[in-house]
Amino acid sequence: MRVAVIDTDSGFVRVLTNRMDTAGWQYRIMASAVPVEELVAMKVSAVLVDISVMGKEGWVYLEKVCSSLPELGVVVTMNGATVSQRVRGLRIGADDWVTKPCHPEEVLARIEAVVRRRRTGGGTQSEGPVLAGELEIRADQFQAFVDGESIGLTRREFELLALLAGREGNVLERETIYQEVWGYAMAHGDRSVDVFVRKLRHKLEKRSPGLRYIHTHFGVGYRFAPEQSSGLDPVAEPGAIAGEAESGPLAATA
Amino acid sequence: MRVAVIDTDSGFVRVLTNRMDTAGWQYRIMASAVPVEELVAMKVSAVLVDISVMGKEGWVYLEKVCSSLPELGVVVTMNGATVSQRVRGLRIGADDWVTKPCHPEEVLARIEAVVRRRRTGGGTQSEGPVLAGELEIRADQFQAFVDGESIGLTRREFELLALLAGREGNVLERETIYQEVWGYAMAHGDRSVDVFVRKLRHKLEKRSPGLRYIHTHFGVGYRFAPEQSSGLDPVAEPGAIAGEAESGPLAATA
DNA sequence: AACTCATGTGAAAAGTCCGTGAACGTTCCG
DNA sequence: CGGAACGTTCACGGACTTTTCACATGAGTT
Repeated sequence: MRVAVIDTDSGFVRVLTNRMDTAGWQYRIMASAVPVEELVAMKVSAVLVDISVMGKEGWVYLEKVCSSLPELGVVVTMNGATVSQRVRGLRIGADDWVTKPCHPEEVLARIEAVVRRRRTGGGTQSEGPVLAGELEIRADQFQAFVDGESIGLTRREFELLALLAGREGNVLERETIYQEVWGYAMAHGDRSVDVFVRKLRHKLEKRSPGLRYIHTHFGVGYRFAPEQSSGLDPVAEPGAIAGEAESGPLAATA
Repeated sequence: MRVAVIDTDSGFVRVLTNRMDTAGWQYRIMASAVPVEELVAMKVSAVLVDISVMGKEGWVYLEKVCSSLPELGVVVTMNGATVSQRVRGLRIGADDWVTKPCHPEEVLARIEAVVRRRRTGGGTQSEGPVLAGELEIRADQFQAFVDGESIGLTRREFELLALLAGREGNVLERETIYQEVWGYAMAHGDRSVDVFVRKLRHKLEKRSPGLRYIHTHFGVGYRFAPEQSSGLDPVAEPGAIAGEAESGPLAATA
């Protein structure tokens, strides 16, 4: 469990860190607002923030964090918050709100609850290698194989492939992909997803020619599905990119 | 939003239902523990339970619900709960705990937060495909299918079709359509909607001849409704506002 | 019937999106 | 310090989509 704490109340922080040490958590204490990117870099699964340390900016900051890191657990604390303040915070996107003074044990339990819920939802990761076309995707190795040989994916390439393959047949929008793989909201105009798709296609094609795995949906995003790359017709296939008349909707079981 | 409430405190329940009515939620009130299967049958996304109505059995029930329905949001209430009780509840698997007395608005906000969190994670189970005539409209693919084959819509074509089909049977004015699909007000004299309707009709007719989906209402706008394209007029318009534009067999393309 | 205006139609112009190669910055290692 | 591996950003050209326009057709009106 990794947590970021933004608070200036030294007494509270001392008691809290005590508890967290006992529980074996990793944490980092900060006295003021932290840029979103830094939260990402810390790889925390939750942030505990006393919104009063930032004054009025607190609400803006809260909103920004919640919208750009929807996967992050956000627990707000505040001295003597009113009902309407609490409601506002929760509506903005906070996952929980604890009014000070409060017992540190309860704070830990609430953070746990928030993170647990997150994990339950996203935990669609079944075990065992995923097979698709000639590919074998092994989550335990962060690598994909063809004929038992690694195709040399980097970490991000692998995560992108794993995401796409895990939603085989579905069209994923760039924003969604970025959110899932990079962990935070995509900046407008960012082309990283396109670039990585290209790298992936290149490596896939090199080791597994004859199959096309990643298909572009113009104006929307990408879809993973192993298909014969019509060897006869490298150019044709009318309306291929946008419309691809192909095997119908797969039952989206998810 | 669908919620199950298990509570015997009539005063609290009255105020709460008031609020939920205002918010347009669907709910069901119960005075005692409900079997897990019944919660499933109700298709609720969250349950608000006063654990004290069941006495000591409450903890057992709470644990059972949390472990067998991990996707369900669970918010516990209780009169004057101690810290250790709250911690226990949260550790068992409850998503949130509100100690009475409390403000109903905050309860709603907390339920919202719990459900929102759940949805963000695993919410792939959204709406199924929309069916109309021979068409299957899939929002997850940004595409429509006939006989399981994509009909090759572009993004805007798809959004126009989705809007019209979602309001099946209703006549939509051009301004309304433009506002919904394009996202901003239509400039005077803009013919984009007409052009896209034409493109849609063309693609629909190509893949699903025998049915007419989009009908013109002269001087008003368009209406979506799958109808036999034979000479028959199954829906005799009461001639009042506008007549059907009975465009005969489309000008031959071949 | 003749006129007027709304809508259908086809294609060209304008705009947007995406594939691609390469430069740049960062981190990690020797 | 230098180099390698990786991720990010940029610019360009082509592919595809959307808008615009001119004209044809058909509906409602006088």
